[in-house]
Amino acid sequence: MSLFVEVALPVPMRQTFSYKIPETLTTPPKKGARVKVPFGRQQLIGLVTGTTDTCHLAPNQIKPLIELIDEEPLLPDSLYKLTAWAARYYFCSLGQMMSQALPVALRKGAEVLADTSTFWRVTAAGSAASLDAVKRAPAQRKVLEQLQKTELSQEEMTALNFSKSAIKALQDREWITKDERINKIDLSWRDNLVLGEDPLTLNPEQAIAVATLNQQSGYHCTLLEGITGSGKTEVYLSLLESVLKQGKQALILVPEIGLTPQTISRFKSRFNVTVAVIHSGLTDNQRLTAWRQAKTGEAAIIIGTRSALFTPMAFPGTIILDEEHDSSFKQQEGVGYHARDLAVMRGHLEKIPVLLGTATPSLESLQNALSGRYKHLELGQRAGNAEKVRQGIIDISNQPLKTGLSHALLNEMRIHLDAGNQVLLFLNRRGFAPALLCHDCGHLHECDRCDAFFTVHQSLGEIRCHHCGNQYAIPRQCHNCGSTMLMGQGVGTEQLATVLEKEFPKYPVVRIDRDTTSRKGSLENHLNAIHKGEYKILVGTQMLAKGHHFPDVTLVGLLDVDGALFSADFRAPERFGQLYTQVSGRAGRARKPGTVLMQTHQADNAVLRELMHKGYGEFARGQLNERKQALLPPAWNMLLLRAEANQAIDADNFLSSVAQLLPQDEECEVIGPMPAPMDKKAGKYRRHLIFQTKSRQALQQAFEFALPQIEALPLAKRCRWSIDRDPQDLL
DNA sequence: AGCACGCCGACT
DNA sequence: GTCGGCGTGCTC
Repeated sequence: MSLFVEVALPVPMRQTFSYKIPETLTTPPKKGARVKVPFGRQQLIGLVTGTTDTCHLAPNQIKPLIELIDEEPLLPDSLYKLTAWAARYYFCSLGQMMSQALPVALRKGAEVLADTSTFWRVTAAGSAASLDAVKRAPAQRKVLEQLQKTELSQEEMTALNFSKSAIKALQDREWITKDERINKIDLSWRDNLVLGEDPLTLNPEQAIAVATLNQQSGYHCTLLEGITGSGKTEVYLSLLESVLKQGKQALILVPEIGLTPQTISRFKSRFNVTVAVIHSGLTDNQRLTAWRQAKTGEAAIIIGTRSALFTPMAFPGTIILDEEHDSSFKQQEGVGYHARDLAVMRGHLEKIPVLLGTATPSLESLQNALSGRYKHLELGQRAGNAEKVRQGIIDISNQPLKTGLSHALLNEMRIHLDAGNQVLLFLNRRGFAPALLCHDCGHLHECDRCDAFFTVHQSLGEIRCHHCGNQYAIPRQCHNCGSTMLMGQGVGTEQLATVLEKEFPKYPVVRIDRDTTSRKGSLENHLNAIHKGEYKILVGTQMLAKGHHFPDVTLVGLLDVDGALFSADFRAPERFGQLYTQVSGRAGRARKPGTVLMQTHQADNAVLRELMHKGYGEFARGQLNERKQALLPPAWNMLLLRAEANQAIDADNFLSSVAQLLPQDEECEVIGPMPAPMDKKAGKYRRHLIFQTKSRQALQQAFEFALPQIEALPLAKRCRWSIDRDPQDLL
C-alpha cells in the first residue's frame, strides 16, 4: 500500500494536503473517498485526490489521517471530473468546489447509503387499543390513529410532524414499536414504466422538436426557444417519457423561484415514478435522502435548483434546464459557478444530451445556437400569439406624474379595472421612497457605511440601507441643517400601493416584494389570493415577473423603464428585454387580449422600439452584435477581480499590482482598477479589475500563470479579494 | 475559511 | 485591574 494520501480540503487555499496512511488501515484509500484529517487545531473532512509513495515535506510535518470514511468513491467519475474541471475554470480550490457539490450531511460525514431504514408499526396491544384511551393526549392519539391504519417509515413520521415525546410515550406503553429493515432498492420503473396520465397531443412544432430530440444519443446540446404558452413543458414531458422508457434518469434544473408545487406536480402526475425534489426548504437529511435516491437509481426524475446539478445518477439519461436565461443559475456566494455552463459540461462528461429551454435565450446560449455549437429548436415562432398583445410607450418627458404614474397609465388602468380585470404594475424599487430629502437644504440622507441613499420604509417607521442592512428610525430632523421638513424622494412599491389604494378605493391592492414575502409561504399565499381574484391591482418588483401566470391580468405597466434599461451594467438591456418579453407573454390570454405599457423619458430609444416591434429574437441578435463591437461577453471572455479594504488605497494598490501581472495585447485587455459601481459598501471600499480575452483558452492560461504570483503579493493579505469568472453583474 | 495569538480601549 | 475588539499568521 502507498504511504501517503493527497487530500482536497474545504479551505480556500488552492492546493491539496498530504497525510500519512496509518498502517492499521486494511484497505487503501480510493480516489474520491472521504477522509477525516487533522488540520491545524481542527478536524476536517476532505476528498482523496490520489496516493503517493513519496512526499516533498519533512516527515515531521506530515500527520496521519484520522479515519477513512468511504470504501468506495463518493461521486461517480464523471462528477469527480466535473468538479475538478469547475475548480480549474473558476480558479477556486478543488476542496471548496467538491464540498459545494455535496449535500451538507455528506460534508459532515454521514453514511453514503443507508443500508437499513426504520419503520414504525403498532403492536398487538396497540392495535387493540381504543383511541379513547389516549383522548386526553392528542399528540399520541394522532400517532396511534395513523399507525393503526398503516405502518410508517421514520422519514414519513418526521414529515408528519409527530411529537417526539408522544412517540416515546406510546413506545414505553408498548403500543407501537420500530424495526430496522434492509433497504431494497426499487428499480421496477426501469422495466415497467407506467404513465399516470395520458400525454397531450403534440402540435406539429412540438412533435418535430420531440422527434429531433429523440434522435439524439450521446452528448448534444439543444436550445429550445419557445415563446410563453408554446408548450415547452409538454416537450420536456415527451422527452422524459422516451428517456424513462430506456430505463434512464433525467435531471431537471429550474430557477429558484420556479420550483413551485404546480411545477413539481406536473412532472409527478405524468409518470408513476419516484421524483426526487431538491429545494432550499429541505432539511439536511431530506436532501441526503433525495441524493441517495438519485444515486441508486430509485428516483427516475430529479428536479431541483442550481445545486441539484451535482446530484449523481446511476443511469444518466438527460439534463433539462428550464428558463436557461435566469440569473439564479449563477451562484453568487462562494464559488460563483454557473449551473447552465456546468450542466453542458456534465452532459459532455456523462455523454448524455442537454436541453436548455426558454422563451428569451441568454445571449450566451443564443451565440452558441447561432454558431451551430448547440442545436436550435423554435416553438411558436412569431405565430398568432405574439400579435395579440397591445404594446405601447408612454412618453413621460415633461409630463406631470402622480407618484410615478402618468395620466395615460391611470386612465388605462381604470378601463381595465372597470372591465373586471386585474392590473399588474412593475416597479423595481421596494420601500416607500428610495431617498429621504430635506426640503430646506436639499440634503439626501446617505448610509454611513455605503455609497447609497437610505430607503424610507414608512410602515416600519424606518430608513434602511438596501445594501448593508443598516437601519434607523426615520429622523425627525435633517442631519445637515436640523430642519423638520423631511420628505421622501422618488417612489417605491410601498408608496405606490398606498397611493393606488386611495386612487382606486374599490379595487384591492396587493404588493409583492421582498418586504411582503419574507415569511415562508407568504409568496404562495399571495399568489393564491391573486388567482382567486381577491386582489385587482398587483404591485411588485421583478420578483413578480418570474414564472408566474396571471390569466386575469390584462394590463401590465412598467413604471421605471429608464432605470432598468439604462443601468451601469452591461447586461441591463438584455435583462430588460427578457423581463419585457416574459411579462408581455403573460398579459391576457386567448379571450382577453393583454396590453403592455412602458413609461419612459426616451420614447424614441432604438432599443425599446426594436424590442417592441421586432420582438426578442431580433432584439437579442442586435444586442449580441453590440457586445461583439464592445468586446463584451459572450463575444469575449470576462473575469472580474473584486477587492475590498478598509482603506481604498490598499484595494487600489493590490489591483494595480495584479494588473501588471496580466498580459495586455490585442487579444487580452485589462481594465482598471476602478471603483466598483458602489464605491463604499458596508464600510469597506471596493475596487474592480476586469480581465478580458478574446479566447477562453487565453484567459485560462494567462490567469493560471498569474494566480500564484497574485497570491504571493504582500498586498493580497491587506484586503479581501475574490475572483468572479463570467460575472453576472458588475455591482 | 477557522482558529489562536497578541496587543490596545471602555467597563466591573 | 480585565473583557473583548479585530489585525496577522498558520494550517500537510
